[in-house]
Amino acid sequence: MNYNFGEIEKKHQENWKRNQIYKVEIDNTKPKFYVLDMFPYPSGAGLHVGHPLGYIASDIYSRYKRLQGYNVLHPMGFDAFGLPAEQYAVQTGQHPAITTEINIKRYKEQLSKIGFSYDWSREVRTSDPNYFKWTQWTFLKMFHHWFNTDTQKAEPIETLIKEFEKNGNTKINATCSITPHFEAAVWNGMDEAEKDVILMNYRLAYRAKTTVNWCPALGTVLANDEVKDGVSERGGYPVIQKDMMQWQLRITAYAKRLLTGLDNLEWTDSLKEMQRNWIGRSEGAEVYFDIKDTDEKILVFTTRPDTIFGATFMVLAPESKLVDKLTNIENSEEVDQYVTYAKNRTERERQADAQNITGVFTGSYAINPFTKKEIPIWTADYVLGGYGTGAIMAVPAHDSRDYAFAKHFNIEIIPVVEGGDIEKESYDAKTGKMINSDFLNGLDVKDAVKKMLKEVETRNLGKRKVNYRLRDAIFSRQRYWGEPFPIYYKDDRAVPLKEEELPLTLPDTDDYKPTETGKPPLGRVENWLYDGKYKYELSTMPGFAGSSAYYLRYMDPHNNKALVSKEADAYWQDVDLYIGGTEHAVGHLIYSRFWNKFLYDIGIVIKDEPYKKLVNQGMIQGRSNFVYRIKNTNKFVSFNFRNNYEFTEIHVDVNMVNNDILDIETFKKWRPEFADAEFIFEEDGKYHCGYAVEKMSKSKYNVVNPDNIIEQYGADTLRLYEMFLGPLEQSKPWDTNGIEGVFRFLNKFWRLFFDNEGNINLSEEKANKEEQKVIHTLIKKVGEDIERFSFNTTVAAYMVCAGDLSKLKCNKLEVLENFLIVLSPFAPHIAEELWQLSGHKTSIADAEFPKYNSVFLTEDTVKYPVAFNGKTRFTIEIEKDMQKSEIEKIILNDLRTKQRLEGKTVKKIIIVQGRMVNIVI
RNA sequence: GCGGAUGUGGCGUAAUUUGGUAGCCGCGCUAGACUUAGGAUCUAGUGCCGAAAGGCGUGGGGGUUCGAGUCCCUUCAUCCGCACCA
Repeated sequence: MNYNFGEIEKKHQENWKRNQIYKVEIDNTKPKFYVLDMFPYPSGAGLHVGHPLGYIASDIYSRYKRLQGYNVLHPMGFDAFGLPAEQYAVQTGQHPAITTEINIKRYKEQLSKIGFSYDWSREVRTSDPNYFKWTQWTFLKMFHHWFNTDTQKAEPIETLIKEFEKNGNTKINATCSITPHFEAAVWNGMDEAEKDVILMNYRLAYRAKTTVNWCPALGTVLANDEVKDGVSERGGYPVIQKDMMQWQLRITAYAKRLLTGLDNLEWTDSLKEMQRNWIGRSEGAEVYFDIKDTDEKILVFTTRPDTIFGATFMVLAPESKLVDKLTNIENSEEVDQYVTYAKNRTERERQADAQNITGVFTGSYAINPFTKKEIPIWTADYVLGGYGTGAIMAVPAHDSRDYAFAKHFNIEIIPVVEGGDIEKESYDAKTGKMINSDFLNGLDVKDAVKKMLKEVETRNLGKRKVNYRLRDAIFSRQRYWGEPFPIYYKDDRAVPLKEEELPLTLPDTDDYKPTETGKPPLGRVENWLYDGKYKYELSTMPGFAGSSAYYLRYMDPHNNKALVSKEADAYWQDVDLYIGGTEHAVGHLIYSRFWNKFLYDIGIVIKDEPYKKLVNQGMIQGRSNFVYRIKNTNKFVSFNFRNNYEFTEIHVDVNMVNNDILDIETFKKWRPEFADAEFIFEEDGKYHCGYAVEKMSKSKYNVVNPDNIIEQYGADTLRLYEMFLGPLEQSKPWDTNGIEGVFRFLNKFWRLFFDNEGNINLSEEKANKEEQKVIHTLIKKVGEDIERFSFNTTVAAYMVCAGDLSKLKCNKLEVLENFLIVLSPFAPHIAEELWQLSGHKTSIADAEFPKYNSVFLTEDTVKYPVAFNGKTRFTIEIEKDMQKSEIEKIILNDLRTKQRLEGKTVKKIIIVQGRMVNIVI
């Protein structure tokens, strides 16, 4: 019987499905293990060979854990809301729900062929009303909660109202938008609408006017993590800054916890570092600067309070509300022009133009609180409206940006720390002795900072402050294909739906474009009203809404009374292993942690952090092939001769190239213009292509579809080969040529079970010492390698073992059974087939991972490498227990040693027992 | 500029625990066997130089050590992330 992978794989995939082999339930007799993949957005293009890499790795780990006796939760679902489906709908008029359904079907087909151990009964889709009901529900919970900065915890809005009734907002320490102080009497005198406005400043989900990343081409607002290099991450369209009324999530309230929570996670350092940078904690002080001739003050944030004596001017961000107030009549035209100019610049222009120094003097002066000198107030776009207070005290001597600005506009530069040469450049380092700074003179920077902080507070000029770069998350998207907000408007007041009224589903429409007046697509829908009267919120939620708590829903996916039951949450708790791409390092992974912390605060989940261990799989790159057309001809020159000509490099489809040799006939048929192409071949008469490692993409003709690989070699070969390619975390190119190696291995493995006539042929005989050694070496290696996610070396170990066993002509059941079990996480189909052919009635998934016995691994003799001055020259086999002195004798008496030592004296002999020998001459 | 990672045969890579035989495994290549045929299968060889003896060899330079891919210093290259963050 031959290894008929097609038949075997189909059969077992059907069996597993029919017998619900991978369905899991809460089982208190077993320890739980939760393995999660980042669920995919089902795009129209389907899967290419790079997508399943992480899924295969997590599947191996899941199967391994199950063999070890864990109750493994390993679910899959779809991040089904999203922009591409909507853009496709705009073009074709097809409802996104329909195209999404089609794409999901295709994805599931492709995934099912790879033989994953998913419990599909737990599938979730973010676009399913039964799912997004709980997304909306959590949003409402956030709406009804505020963040108590003292307790670092979300609390119900009712506690806040009680406090306002009693004390106003003077005593409470809450994370909120800027709100003036008021006493209880003022609060109690407000009407409902006024109270609403105040409460909005405190809610964790709130609506406010803010400067947003507006992408005109997409017709929507984007979050910071959706903007890369000043253009939209999806599509690469320009993004500008715009003031808009938007729903937001007060994620900044959790900045501290999001930062400290990282410490105990088993994530890579680089990923944690990315999150730390994104949160961007910095310690310093907020200091007020008086302004000459008015009562206004400018509040600045600085990490270098020690340098205040060197502050010779101030800069306001162009967006700052103070700009208007502080601009003199004679400067107003120039300032207005500048502010308009700055506002209309795209993020990209601003970033690209960073060296180009611009700014305008407002005409006003601030008073340096320590030198009492008047210093000019400028506005310039190197100061960002969104960070700190949107205003800075500029210390040109010790900040390179301020320095460049001062030089450009000829502003005074006063050094206050010794060390640099301010004629040439600013001295930014935080070391040195203070000068020109009155009571700070002579102190080290560190001490000066401390002293100044104290001084600022005693003089009542400001206070210590920890500042975060993290912004509140903008939660509105002006799109159709997302979760509707459970909000309607009554006299312009946002009113939340009641929990019982959820889910609020999307109304139908046949036009998915924004309206002519710039309203979101939902604005087109007539009669979409609450209670027949009130308008709903027209924007929808962003992509990260649905993906923030999906891992929780898998624990209890069909529960229609709760996001997750207490019982399910208590059992499954958190994700033990999360595998996904690094592209979600700051987006999804930070929103999801925030979302989870909020649910923790309100008692829905028992774990403060959702993802205990996280592994980022590397990208599978494409391996492109090229042909070289000689300029102005239809003649193609082979790779090694190309430099004799002027040529154009042209991508060719990798599917018509084998080991870099071009299939001429297929190439000629590929495109009409190549039909009568001519070629300059190499000596071997073949056309050799060039190659390059690039991103896998259609336009580069280097996309490889897993379906084709499975068709040709089977899923087990695909799984093994993806792992064999290299370390999981590393990016590496896909090269189909190498796949033959693992395919040969599986065939060789198969033959271990059969005789020459193709009949199953297994021996009941007990294994001998050598056979035991071979299989136990494998058992040990596989366990250790899987634990440390070194799947590439595991595959190598399988190959070595199969080679050894076939040399030993070992067909003993005792040995091969163990091999089957340890191979089954990687190649479940062939393992299941041979498991059953060897007489088992139950699935190999229910087997037990064998334990290795170290007795079989120890040897009686050791092959000692004998080195001369550190260079190994020969090896010699010596009994393991032999004493050093005897080893020395044997080595020195060896002929090869004598040859080497001729005429030389031995200075020293180093013998490490059981390891090696080094002779120094 | 800051932060992180990575540099080993023609290619993908291995060398875990503790510094102890560098190149496991696979692709490719070479030769052979079988075959009507080979883009099938099997066997052997394959880091580089050299006929061999031997020498050299983990991006470069330096150091520690009996011994360094592994530790230290320095330098270069590539990739990723962040980037007027006060």
